[in-house]
Amino acid sequence: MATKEMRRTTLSEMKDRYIGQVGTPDRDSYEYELKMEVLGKMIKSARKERNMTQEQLGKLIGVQKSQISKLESSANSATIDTIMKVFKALKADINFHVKLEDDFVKLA
Amino acid sequence: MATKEMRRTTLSEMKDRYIGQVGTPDRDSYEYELKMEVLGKMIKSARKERNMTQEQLGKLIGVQKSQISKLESSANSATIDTIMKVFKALKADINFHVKLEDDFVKLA
DNA sequence: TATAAAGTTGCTATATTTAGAAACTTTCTC
DNA sequence: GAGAAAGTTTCTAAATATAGCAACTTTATA
Repeated sequence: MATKEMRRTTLSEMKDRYIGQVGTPDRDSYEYELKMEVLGKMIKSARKERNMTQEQLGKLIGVQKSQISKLESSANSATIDTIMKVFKALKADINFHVKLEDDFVKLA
Repeated sequence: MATKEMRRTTLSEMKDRYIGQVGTPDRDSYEYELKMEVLGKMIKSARKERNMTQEQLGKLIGVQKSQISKLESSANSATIDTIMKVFKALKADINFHVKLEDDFVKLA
Protein backbone atom coordinates (compact mmCIF):
# COMPACT_ATOMS: atom_id res chain seq x y z
CA MET A 1 0.00 0.00 0.00
CA ALA A 2 2.68 2.43 1.00
CA THR A 3 4.94 1.77 -1.91
CA LYS A 4 2.43 1.46 -4.69
CA GLU A 5 3.26 3.31 -7.85
CA MET A 6 1.21 5.88 -9.70
CA ARG A 7 -2.04 4.16 -10.48
CA ARG A 8 -3.59 4.91 -13.83
CA THR A 9 -7.00 3.95 -15.09
CA THR A 10 -8.16 4.88 -18.54
CA LEU A 11 -11.63 4.82 -19.98
CA SER A 12 -10.45 2.32 -22.53
CA GLU A 13 -9.40 -0.08 -19.82
CA MET A 14 -12.71 0.32 -18.09
CA LYS A 15 -14.57 -0.20 -21.32
CA ASP A 16 -12.66 -3.38 -21.98
CA ARG A 17 -13.35 -4.61 -18.51
CA TYR A 18 -17.00 -3.69 -18.16
CA ILE A 19 -18.36 -3.45 -21.65
CA GLY A 20 -16.24 -5.76 -23.71
CA GLN A 21 -13.36 -5.66 -26.13
CA VAL A 22 -13.54 -3.54 -29.23
CA GLY A 23 -15.28 -5.49 -31.93
CA THR A 24 -17.66 -7.10 -29.47
CA PRO A 25 -21.35 -6.50 -30.25
CA ASP A 26 -22.15 -4.05 -27.45
CA ARG A 27 -19.14 -1.85 -27.79
CA ASP A 28 -19.67 0.76 -30.43
CA SER A 29 -23.39 1.20 -30.08
CA TYR A 30 -24.66 2.51 -26.74
CA GLU A 31 -21.29 4.21 -26.54
CA TYR A 32 -22.95 7.41 -25.47
CA GLU A 33 -24.81 6.02 -22.51
CA LEU A 34 -22.10 3.68 -21.51
CA LYS A 35 -19.57 6.39 -21.13
CA MET A 36 -21.61 7.84 -18.32
CA GLU A 37 -21.92 4.45 -16.72
CA VAL A 38 -18.20 4.02 -16.92
CA LEU A 39 -17.62 7.38 -15.33
CA GLY A 40 -19.67 6.28 -12.35
CA LYS A 41 -17.69 3.09 -12.12
CA MET A 42 -14.49 5.09 -12.22
CA ILE A 43 -15.61 7.13 -9.24
CA LYS A 44 -16.47 4.00 -7.37
CA SER A 45 -13.24 2.32 -8.28
CA ALA A 46 -11.20 5.37 -7.27
CA ARG A 47 -13.03 5.60 -3.98
CA LYS A 48 -12.32 1.94 -3.27
CA GLU A 49 -8.65 2.53 -4.01
CA ARG A 50 -8.71 5.18 -1.33
CA ASN A 51 -10.44 2.78 1.04
CA MET A 52 -13.26 5.21 1.61
CA THR A 53 -16.94 4.71 2.22
CA GLN A 54 -19.50 6.73 0.34
CA GLU A 55 -20.18 8.58 3.56
CA GLN A 56 -16.54 9.53 4.04
CA LEU A 57 -16.21 10.74 0.48
CA GLY A 58 -19.43 12.64 0.83
CA LYS A 59 -18.20 14.33 3.96
CA LEU A 60 -15.08 15.49 2.14
CA ILE A 61 -17.15 17.17 -0.51
CA GLY A 62 -19.95 18.27 1.73
CA VAL A 63 -22.74 16.05 0.49
CA GLN A 64 -24.52 13.01 1.78
CA LYS A 65 -23.70 9.44 0.99
CA SER A 66 -26.82 9.16 -1.11
CA GLN A 67 -25.36 11.70 -3.51
CA ILE A 68 -22.26 9.64 -3.96
CA SER A 69 -24.37 6.59 -4.55
CA LYS A 70 -26.28 8.39 -7.27
CA LEU A 71 -23.10 9.54 -8.93
CA GLU A 72 -21.57 6.08 -8.89
CA SER A 73 -24.65 4.52 -10.37
CA SER A 74 -24.91 7.26 -13.00
CA ALA A 75 -28.45 8.06 -11.98
CA ASN A 76 -28.17 11.21 -14.03
CA SER A 77 -25.87 13.07 -16.36
CA ALA A 78 -23.45 14.67 -13.95
CA THR A 79 -22.05 18.13 -14.28
CA ILE A 80 -18.39 18.75 -14.93
CA ASP A 81 -18.46 20.77 -11.79
CA THR A 82 -19.60 17.81 -9.73
CA ILE A 83 -17.25 15.34 -11.33
CA MET A 84 -14.27 17.52 -10.62
CA LYS A 85 -15.28 18.07 -7.04
CA VAL A 86 -15.39 14.31 -6.54
CA PHE A 87 -12.09 13.48 -8.15
CA LYS A 88 -10.42 16.35 -6.41
CA ALA A 89 -11.55 14.96 -3.07
CA LEU A 90 -10.13 11.60 -4.14
CA LYS A 91 -6.85 13.27 -4.94
CA ALA A 92 -7.21 12.08 -8.48
CA ASP A 93 -6.34 14.04 -11.56
CA ILE A 94 -8.96 13.79 -14.23
CA ASN A 95 -8.55 15.10 -17.70
CA PHE A 96 -10.27 14.84 -20.99
CA HIS A 97 -8.69 13.44 -24.07
CA VAL A 98 -10.22 14.38 -27.35
CA LYS A 99 -9.33 12.46 -30.43
CA LEU A 100 -10.49 13.92 -33.72
CA GLU A 101 -10.98 11.09 -36.14
CA ASP A 102 -9.70 11.42 -39.62
CA ASP A 103 -12.25 12.35 -42.24
CA PHE A 104 -11.20 9.54 -44.50
CA VAL A 105 -11.66 5.94 -43.60
CA LYS A 106 -8.56 3.87 -43.96
CA LEU A 107 -8.86 0.75 -46.08
CA ALA A 108 -7.48 -2.42 -44.56
CA MET B 1 -6.05 18.20 -45.30
CA ALA B 2 -6.95 14.96 -46.99
CA THR B 3 -3.97 13.05 -45.74
CA LYS B 4 -3.73 14.36 -42.23
CA GLU B 5 -3.13 11.79 -39.55
CA MET B 6 -5.14 11.12 -36.42
CA ARG B 7 -5.19 14.41 -34.58
CA ARG B 8 -4.84 14.22 -30.83
CA THR B 9 -5.31 16.98 -28.30
CA THR B 10 -4.86 16.41 -24.61
CA LEU B 11 -5.95 18.57 -21.74
CA SER B 12 -2.34 18.92 -20.71
CA GLU B 13 -1.40 20.36 -24.07
CA MET B 14 -4.26 22.80 -23.88
CA LYS B 15 -3.30 23.78 -20.37
CA ASP B 16 0.25 24.42 -21.46
CA ARG B 17 -0.93 26.47 -24.38
CA TYR B 18 -3.66 28.50 -22.75
CA ILE B 19 -2.85 28.60 -19.08
CA GLY B 20 0.88 28.21 -18.88
CA GLN B 21 3.47 25.57 -18.11
CA VAL B 22 3.37 23.64 -14.88
CA GLY B 23 5.14 25.63 -12.23
CA THR B 24 3.86 28.90 -13.59
CA PRO B 25 1.87 30.99 -11.07
CA ASP B 26 -1.59 30.48 -12.51
CA ARG B 27 -1.41 26.79 -13.15
CA ASP B 28 -2.19 24.84 -10.02
CA SER B 29 -4.58 27.26 -8.40
CA TYR B 30 -7.79 27.96 -10.31
CA GLU B 31 -7.31 24.46 -11.63
CA TYR B 32 -10.95 23.69 -10.99
CA GLU B 33 -12.39 26.56 -12.94
CA LEU B 34 -9.83 26.45 -15.64
CA LYS B 35 -10.57 22.89 -16.55
CA MET B 36 -14.01 23.96 -17.60
CA GLU B 37 -12.59 26.82 -19.56
CA VAL B 38 -10.27 24.44 -21.31
CA LEU B 39 -13.10 22.13 -22.17
CA GLY B 40 -14.85 24.98 -23.90
CA LYS B 41 -11.71 25.82 -25.80
CA MET B 42 -11.42 22.20 -26.85
CA ILE B 43 -14.90 22.29 -28.32
CA LYS B 44 -14.08 25.44 -30.19
CA SER B 45 -10.79 24.09 -31.41
CA ALA B 46 -12.38 20.83 -32.56
CA ARG B 47 -15.10 22.72 -34.37
CA LYS B 48 -12.52 24.85 -36.16
CA GLU B 49 -10.67 21.72 -37.21
CA ARG B 50 -13.88 20.59 -38.84
CA ASN B 51 -14.28 23.96 -40.50
CA MET B 52 -17.70 24.43 -39.03
CA THR B 53 -19.55 27.48 -37.85
CA GLN B 54 -21.36 27.48 -34.54
CA GLU B 55 -24.59 27.44 -36.47
CA GLN B 56 -23.63 24.35 -38.44
CA LEU B 57 -22.55 22.49 -35.36
CA GLY B 58 -25.72 23.55 -33.61
CA LYS B 59 -27.82 22.24 -36.45
CA LEU B 60 -26.12 18.87 -36.21
CA ILE B 61 -27.07 18.57 -32.57
CA GLY B 62 -30.36 20.31 -32.82
CA VAL B 63 -29.63 23.49 -30.92
CA GLN B 64 -29.07 27.08 -31.84
CA LYS B 65 -25.75 28.75 -32.39
CA SER B 66 -26.09 30.66 -29.15
CA GLN B 67 -25.96 27.36 -27.27
CA ILE B 68 -22.68 26.46 -28.89
CA SER B 69 -21.33 29.86 -28.06
CA LYS B 70 -22.24 29.41 -24.43
CA LEU B 71 -20.62 26.00 -24.32
CA GLU B 72 -17.42 27.26 -25.91
CA SER B 73 -17.19 30.15 -23.50
CA SER B 74 -17.95 27.88 -20.55
CA ALA B 75 -20.84 30.04 -19.46
CA ASN B 76 -21.85 27.22 -17.17
CA SER B 77 -20.77 23.82 -15.94
CA ALA B 78 -21.81 21.61 -18.79
CA THR B 79 -23.37 18.21 -18.42
CA ILE B 80 -21.61 15.06 -19.54
CA ASP B 81 -24.62 14.47 -21.67
CA THR B 82 -24.16 17.74 -23.51
CA ILE B 83 -20.42 17.39 -23.89
CA MET B 84 -20.77 13.99 -25.46
CA LYS B 85 -23.46 15.16 -27.84
CA VAL B 86 -21.13 17.89 -29.05
CA PHE B 87 -18.06 15.77 -29.53
CA LYS B 88 -20.08 13.05 -31.17
CA ALA B 89 -21.33 15.55 -33.71
CA LEU B 90 -17.74 16.60 -34.29
CA LYS B 91 -16.81 12.98 -34.86
CA ALA B 92 -14.42 13.22 -32.00
CA ASP B 93 -13.81 10.58 -29.42
CA ILE B 94 -13.66 11.95 -25.94
CA ASN B 95 -12.66 9.99 -22.92
CA PHE B 96 -11.70 10.61 -19.38
CA HIS B 97 -8.38 9.73 -17.91
CA VAL B 98 -8.18 9.40 -14.18
CA LYS B 99 -4.84 9.34 -12.46
CA LEU B 100 -4.84 8.45 -8.79
CA GLU B 101 -1.93 10.15 -7.21
CA ASP B 102 0.25 8.27 -4.80
CA ASP B 103 -0.43 8.88 -1.13
CA PHE B 104 3.19 9.57 -0.43
CA VAL B 105 5.02 12.51 -1.81
CA LYS B 106 8.25 11.63 -3.52
CA LEU B 107 11.32 13.51 -2.36
CA ALA B 108 13.49 14.93 -5.07
C1' DT C 1 -17.08 51.28 -46.35
C1' DA C 2 -21.32 48.75 -46.79
C1' DT C 3 -23.13 44.32 -46.35
C1' DA C 4 -23.32 39.73 -44.88
C1' DA C 5 -21.75 36.15 -41.95
C1' DA C 6 -20.32 34.63 -37.57
C1' DG C 7 -20.37 34.98 -32.85
C1' DT C 8 -22.09 37.02 -28.32
C1' DT C 9 -25.28 38.55 -24.81
C1' DG C 10 -29.67 39.28 -22.23
C1' DC C 11 -34.06 37.61 -21.31
C1' DT C 12 -37.39 34.02 -20.57
C1' DA C 13 -39.15 29.37 -19.80
C1' DT C 14 -38.44 24.56 -19.13
C1' DA C 15 -35.88 20.54 -17.90
C1' DT C 16 -32.58 18.45 -15.18
C1' DT C 17 -29.20 18.08 -11.64
C1' DT C 18 -28.03 18.66 -7.00
C1' DA C 19 -29.10 17.83 -2.38
C1' DG C 20 -31.08 16.33 2.17
C1' DA C 21 -33.83 13.32 4.86
C1' DA C 22 -35.56 9.04 6.06
C1' DA C 23 -36.81 4.45 5.03
C1' DC C 24 -35.15 0.54 3.01
C1' DT C 25 -31.83 -3.27 1.34
C1' DT C 26 -27.55 -5.37 1.04
C1' DT C 27 -23.25 -6.64 2.95
C1' DC C 28 -20.09 -7.40 6.62
C1' DT C 29 -18.73 -9.08 11.16
C1' DC C 30 -19.21 -11.09 15.48
C1' DG D 1 -28.57 -15.37 13.00
C1' DA D 2 -28.38 -10.67 15.16
C1' DG D 3 -26.55 -6.26 14.86
C1' DA D 4 -23.94 -2.80 12.66
C1' DA D 5 -22.06 -0.69 8.69
C1' DA D 6 -22.40 0.42 3.98
C1' DG D 7 -25.05 1.34 0.14
C1' DT D 8 -29.62 2.26 -2.28
C1' DT D 9 -34.05 4.35 -3.15
C1' DT D 10 -37.92 7.57 -2.88
C1' DC D 11 -39.67 11.93 -2.03
C1' DT D 12 -39.16 16.77 -1.89
C1' DA D 13 -37.12 21.42 -2.59
C1' DA D 14 -33.59 24.32 -4.60
C1' DA D 15 -30.16 25.49 -7.63
C1' DT D 16 -28.47 25.23 -12.15
C1' DA D 17 -28.18 23.84 -17.07
C1' DT D 18 -30.48 23.74 -21.41
C1' DA D 19 -32.76 26.15 -24.92
C1' DG D 20 -34.99 29.59 -28.01
C1' DC D 21 -35.37 34.07 -29.54
C1' DA D 22 -34.03 38.57 -30.69
C1' DA D 23 -30.94 42.30 -30.38
C1' DC D 24 -26.33 43.31 -30.44
C1' DT D 25 -21.17 43.15 -31.59
C1' DT D 26 -17.43 41.47 -34.02
C1' DT D 27 -15.30 39.70 -38.01
C1' DA D 28 -15.10 38.82 -43.08
C1' DT D 29 -15.73 39.97 -47.66
C1' DA D 30 -17.32 42.19 -51.74
